[in-house]
Amino acid sequence: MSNRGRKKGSIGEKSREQLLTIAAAQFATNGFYETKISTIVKDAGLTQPTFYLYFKSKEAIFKELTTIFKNSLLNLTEDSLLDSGLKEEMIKQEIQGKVGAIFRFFRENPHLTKIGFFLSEESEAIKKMLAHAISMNLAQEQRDGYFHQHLKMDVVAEIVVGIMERLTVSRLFTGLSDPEELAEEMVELLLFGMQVQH
Amino acid sequence: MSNRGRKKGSIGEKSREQLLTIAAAQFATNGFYETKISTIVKDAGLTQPTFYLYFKSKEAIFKELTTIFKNSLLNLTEDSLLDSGLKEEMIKQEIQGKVGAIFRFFRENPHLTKIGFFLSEESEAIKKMLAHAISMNLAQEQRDGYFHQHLKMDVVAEIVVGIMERLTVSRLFTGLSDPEELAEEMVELLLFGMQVQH
Amino acid sequence: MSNRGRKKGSIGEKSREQLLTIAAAQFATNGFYETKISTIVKDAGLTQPTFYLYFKSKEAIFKELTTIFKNSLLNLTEDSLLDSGLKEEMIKQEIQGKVGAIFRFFRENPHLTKIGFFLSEESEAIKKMLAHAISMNLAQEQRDGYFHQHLKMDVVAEIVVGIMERLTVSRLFTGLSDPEELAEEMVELLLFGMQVQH
Amino acid sequence: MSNRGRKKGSIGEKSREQLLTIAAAQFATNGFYETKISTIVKDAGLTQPTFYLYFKSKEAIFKELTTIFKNSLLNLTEDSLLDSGLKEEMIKQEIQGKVGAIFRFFRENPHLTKIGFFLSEESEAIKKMLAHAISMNLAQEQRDGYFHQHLKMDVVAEIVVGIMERLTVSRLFTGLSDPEELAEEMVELLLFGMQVQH
DNA sequence: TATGAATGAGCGTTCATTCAT
DNA sequence: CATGAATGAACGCTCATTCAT
Repeated sequence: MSNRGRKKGSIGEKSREQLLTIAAAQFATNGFYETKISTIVKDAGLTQPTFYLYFKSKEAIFKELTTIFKNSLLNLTEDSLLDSGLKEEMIKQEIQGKVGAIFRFFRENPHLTKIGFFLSEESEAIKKMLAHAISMNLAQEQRDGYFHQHLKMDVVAEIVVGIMERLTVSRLFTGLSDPEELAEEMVELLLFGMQVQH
Repeated sequence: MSNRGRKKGSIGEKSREQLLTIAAAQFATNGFYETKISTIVKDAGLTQPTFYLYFKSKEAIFKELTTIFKNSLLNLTEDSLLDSGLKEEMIKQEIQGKVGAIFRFFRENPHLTKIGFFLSEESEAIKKMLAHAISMNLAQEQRDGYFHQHLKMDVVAEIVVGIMERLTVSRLFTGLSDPEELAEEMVELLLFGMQVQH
Repeated sequence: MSNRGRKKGSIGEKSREQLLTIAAAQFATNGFYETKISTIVKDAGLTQPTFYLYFKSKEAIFKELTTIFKNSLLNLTEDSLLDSGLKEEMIKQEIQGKVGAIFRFFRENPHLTKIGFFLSEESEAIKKMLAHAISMNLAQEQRDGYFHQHLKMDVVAEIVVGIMERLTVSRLFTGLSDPEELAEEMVELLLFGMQVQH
Repeated sequence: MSNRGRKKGSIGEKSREQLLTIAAAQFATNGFYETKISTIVKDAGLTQPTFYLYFKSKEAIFKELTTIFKNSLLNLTEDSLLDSGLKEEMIKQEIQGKVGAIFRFFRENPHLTKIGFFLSEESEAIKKMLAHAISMNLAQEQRDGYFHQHLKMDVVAEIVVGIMERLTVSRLFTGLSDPEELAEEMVELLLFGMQVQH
């Protein structure tokens, strides 16, 4: 992506990576507008023109970070259809595993997540993308008879995404819960509901 | 809030209200930084110095809008504890009603909602506040035996907020669903879960 | 032209005129690129943002100056067709008068002339425009039998413009000749030629 | 000129020539300021530091191109005094030949001509130089009785230069006329004038 | 003979805010 | 209650030029 033929390990590539990392941190912490190119390069021990050696503009580096996040998330959600014919007890485990993987990715990449999931103008589109992948999965399982027929899986998928984004901010990034806990609590609730059945 | 002795209905008060309304629309549409004082006053048929007659700064008017949203939401969630001793079948109705009321408020105040729930630096605090109110309610009902004992109600409350924010953006503001539908789908899912019980 | 409703004589209009005048001088002296907004406003006793109160950009003020020159020149060349049926001896007087008027305009507006005739990207178009007006005139007189039939008047018109631009720079702006002299020398040569006829 | 001992045909000399040619094209097309060193070297398949191996600065290469033009033009106008004692009919042929040679040179070197005759800060001086050479010639012929005594040959020389520069831009570079046509039209007009003599 | 990497110096432009009236 | 006019303080970006290899 606009690598201009530089090789991995070259000093230029190092500067570029550094700028990306520092920019991610600053964008995540201060937002797009309060992040200044001057601060990014200062943190990298470089000067302003050098920034423009590697990125076309402030918008461009932000967009590149967004794209990195989007692609990583895409990789995580690909090939994730459940096998048909699972035993009922296994469904929870399966779903929980996938949800946990996403939470883990978020915790390991908090800056990218903040950018791609919350700050970018593409955030809505990215969430839509995630919701769509989830929706495909759930619909299959619904056809397989695991889930109630009356549920609208596109809405349920949005609900799932909403839960994940909120828990990520309020419990994951704060360190109050870890990915596995959150996955378990969330899936438990979604599968079996809150209400005691008499 | 900083009304400086102006009377309702006075011409100054009209300008002030106008500025608030126009600013809300612009902030909601373009975000804080892409909203320019120059544009707000132009839309209001006023000049820039006039703006500073009514508001201390750009931050101040934004904060005022945030506060309006927060207080309205606070009013909605006050006095909302469920009565103990409800019949099981009524719980769903009760909760659905409250959730529906919030969705209705969001739909009727989309600009304020965008600002207070999504754009403001206070947004997190406001969601925390809402989650807390919900948590109080749910905990009471849990103590009353309606909900499973193993559920951590603070986490559940965050989940509820997460669902509401996502559905608001993806289905309510887009016109795909109306408040009652959303309330029903969401509460149904939360109370009874997705999985068919054999 | 982007006057924003300011009235003549208002203080804002004064600032605007001042900026135009100073900018014209600087552009004429240093060219477009070596002219700095910072210098223009300093000369006007103003600050940089003020410049943008009156002009959209550096390009815009330059273009405005070009347009002023073009329109003035257009006014000079309008309604300038010679009357048919002039006595032969009068033709020289007539043409000389018109040429002299243009030289006078150039001498009185050296900065604008430098910009519109030499520095602007529109300069070629402006000269074309002038050449066209001249060509129309000469062609008429040719039809009236005053000028040799074999002359291509579009080429002759370009020749006339070339003479004027060069004499303007080398003799008019240097003070070596005055408009009337130049007009006389130029017209004399063009009408009767250099060569002694035996 | 600053050849630093490089031999013709050496690889360095090839790069240098290439840079000169490409720079000439870009300067002629885009002007001095809109021509970027980065673009020149990219077109030459080289890098920026290499440029400074051959030229001290952007100004330096531009000046070198100007000088090349000036010297070529100088060669053209040297030893060009007309012989005294020409037959009247031959004068036109002689002058036309010289003027045609200059037009031919301009057409064959359009980039250099644009630079040296129109873009360079030396352009005025170069035109002055050309005008002077022409003036010398004309004065001699005037003394020989070929031209009217009342003509000021320094002014006439400027007129000749003005005609040439305008026709070069408007008719030669556009392909509307060729050097011989232009020379003929121009000299015919200058020698015999426009007006029909009754 | 060449380049990968970097920078000094500067410029146009924007915008929230204020002063004087 | 309102405005015409102005500005302080930045910020993104560009480009010719150079250092080290």
